[in-house]
Amino acid sequence: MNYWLVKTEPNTYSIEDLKNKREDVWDEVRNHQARNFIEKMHPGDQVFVYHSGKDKAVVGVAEVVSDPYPDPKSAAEEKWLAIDLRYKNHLPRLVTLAEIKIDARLQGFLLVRQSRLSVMEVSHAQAEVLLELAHSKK
DNA sequence: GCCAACGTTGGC
DNA sequence: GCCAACGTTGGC
Repeated sequence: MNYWLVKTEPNTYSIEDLKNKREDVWDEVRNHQARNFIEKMHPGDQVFVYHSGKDKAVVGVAEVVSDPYPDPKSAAEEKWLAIDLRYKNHLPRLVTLAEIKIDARLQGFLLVRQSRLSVMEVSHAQAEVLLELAHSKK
């Protein structure tokens, strides 16, 4: 089982939308590095959901429920990939980008190092820190 | 509203 | 194949 993080702009699509649908396709990712991460996803993998824009925080967790498949919103020859996600839960407390940035244990986190990347892998160590922060009182 | 980072496009 | 111009993302 591996951990990932996906970004979304909540005005366009938020974790509430995913929660209401229960399950949804995560598509329209048009970046090669992000595509390469999607390619490595498997059912059962855990996905942190991050809200960009106003929130700038990790807000919840979803689960991968399909293998990667051709993005239905792209031409077949373009080889973009999509995945199906199922809403799992909101974090007990959201973990802000500001907190992540000042935590020494998260220095190498791609979320900080590559601000424009929309799908990324999260190491088990990083996932542990995120979950610990989410369960701690501020 | 501005700007840094980064990807894409097109002229040469 | 290089690089300037331009567009987009996303933080500040």
